[in-house]
Amino acid sequence: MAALTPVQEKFILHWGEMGTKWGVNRTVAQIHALLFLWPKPMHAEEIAETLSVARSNVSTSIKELQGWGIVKVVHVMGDRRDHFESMKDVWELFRVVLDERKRREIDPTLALLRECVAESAQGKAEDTHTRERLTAMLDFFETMAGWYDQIRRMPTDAAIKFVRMGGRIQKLLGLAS
Amino acid sequence: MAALTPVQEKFILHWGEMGTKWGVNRTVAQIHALLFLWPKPMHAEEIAETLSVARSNVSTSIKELQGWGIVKVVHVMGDRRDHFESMKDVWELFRVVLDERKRREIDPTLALLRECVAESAQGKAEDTHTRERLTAMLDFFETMAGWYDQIRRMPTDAAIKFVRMGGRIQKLLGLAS
DNA sequence: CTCCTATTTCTGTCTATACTGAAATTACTG
DNA sequence: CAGTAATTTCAGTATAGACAGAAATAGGAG
Repeated sequence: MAALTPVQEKFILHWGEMGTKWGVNRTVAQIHALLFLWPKPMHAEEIAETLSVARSNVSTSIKELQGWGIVKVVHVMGDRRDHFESMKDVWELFRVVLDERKRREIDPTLALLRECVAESAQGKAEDTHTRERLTAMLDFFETMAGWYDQIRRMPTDAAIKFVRMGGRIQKLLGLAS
Repeated sequence: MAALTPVQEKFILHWGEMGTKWGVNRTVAQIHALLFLWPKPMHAEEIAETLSVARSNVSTSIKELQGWGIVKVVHVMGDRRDHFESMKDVWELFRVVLDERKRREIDPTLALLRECVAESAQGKAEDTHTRERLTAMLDFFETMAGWYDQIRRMPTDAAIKFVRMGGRIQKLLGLAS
């Protein structure tokens, strides 16, 4: 039941590998790839069979994907089982993932860097070098975070236009070196 | 020998955790953090002692960091041992890492998506839905890769100005929704 | 050429995480 | 309010990756 075409399998396996390289569990990434490709919502049993993983593993992974906000439960009339579907819009998908990674990883790093710089400043003149380094790092993260927040606020279509325009903006603004 | 200040330790430990969340070995990330903070090049023995890891582990991790292109060997007069130092400029650092991740992960994904879309097209009208999804994904990756390549070509200071300008560009270009 | 130091490679061990299957829970249906 | 289907939790197992220590290699210096 629900056998994969060679192309589907190829993509799902690759997506799983990509996941591991970016700190995402392989099965989680595979399930996401499957739901992304699949034309209609799937229930847990179906996912488990299609990917040959344990039913319980699917349960855990789905929760993870829901935690990231990229998979939602839907219900099918006359079927008591939960069905799951992935967010369809690729741009929206990556935006959600980036938001979440910023919230979970970048924001705490910013907080820590601020603490470190502050504590380092109290330590008198000792360790000026460390303070300089941490300040440079903090400055980088603050700039990038601020930039992302601004892009983030754009409606999707504006963001897409913005990206498609790419480096041409450079010339427009006379930023060339 | 070479004891860490509390601030240094805090940053190094955090950087290690960050590494794991982004698919980088904890020790590799810690060594990088150490070299980033340290005012002068360190030899392997010194690194091993400071972080309390095995000498061999340092050797492997340093090779990894060299593979990423963010750590270089330098030599100190009258000392036969290799000394290592991290790239200093934070902007340059992230640029190098992004370049490498693009080369290792994004470009192969692009290639695979192109293959999948092509193969899927041969399969006649069957599986139109999968083809649509893969095409949307490919389009996203191509757009982002193209965008990155353009930013990538800017000299660092232009890129920084560009990022610092951030969303204001939106208004300048009248992209507001 | 030999000794010595530095570095890398290799193999086995350990640990964190992923995963499974069973049991427990939840929530529907007749 | 049983009885059943679906889902989650849990506890044990398996596995991949990280790591240490030993052995091998490389590469001077005398």
